[in-house]
Amino acid sequence: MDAPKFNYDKVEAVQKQLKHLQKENQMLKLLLEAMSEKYNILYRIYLQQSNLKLDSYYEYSNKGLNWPPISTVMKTSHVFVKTDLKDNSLIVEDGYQWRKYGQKVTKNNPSPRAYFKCSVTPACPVKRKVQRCVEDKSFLMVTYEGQHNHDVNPTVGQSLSSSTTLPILFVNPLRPTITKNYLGNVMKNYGTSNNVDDDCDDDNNQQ
DNA sequence: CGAGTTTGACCTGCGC
DNA sequence: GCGCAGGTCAAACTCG
Repeated sequence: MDAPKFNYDKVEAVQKQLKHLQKENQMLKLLLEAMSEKYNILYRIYLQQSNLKLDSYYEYSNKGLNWPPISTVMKTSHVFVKTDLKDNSLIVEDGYQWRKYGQKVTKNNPSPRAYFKCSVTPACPVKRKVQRCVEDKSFLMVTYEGQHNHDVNPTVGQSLSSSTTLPILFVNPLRPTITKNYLGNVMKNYGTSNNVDDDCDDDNNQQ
């Protein structure tokens, strides 16, 4: 019976094509999302810088620090930091001094989540959570909560300029989940090599 | 000895 | 009300 087989092959071909288009659509969606988020970040920084006193801005510039400080951009923000996969520590240098007050293994991620409080001043309400990204363990997902009521710790801030943990990626706080493709595309845009692309290739090979 | 880390216990919010 | 998961506390420990 050739006719049923022909139909089956045709359906299979269409299904493959559909799957391929879906993948392509997903990739474009992620690219658009990454570009949109980068635009939002730059626009936010531009607005902040426009409203700031120049002397304060120059103070940070002279120290070789990014302006505004990472943790003050959003009240609750998610940041992905590229780290060495062999480095099991959950330490992220961001210009502030942090005191670890807890660690917990969460349900959906085998890597432990570390809890930190800002210790530059006792009254600073800022907390952060650091956990390895479940989809790409070479990234640390850092969640900042609150706003600092003090400047960056000068001694730590200076060492930050030579830190190797950058680049840092801001992520929409309303949608903190991240995919391999997203990371791969963003890192390409940042001109940084990483093993995410290999994972993306694996995904593509399944087509 | 002080500051920071570790880790088990405890608290709290939420879904069933 | 109960159980689970996330978040916090605090005593013990480590390190400079």
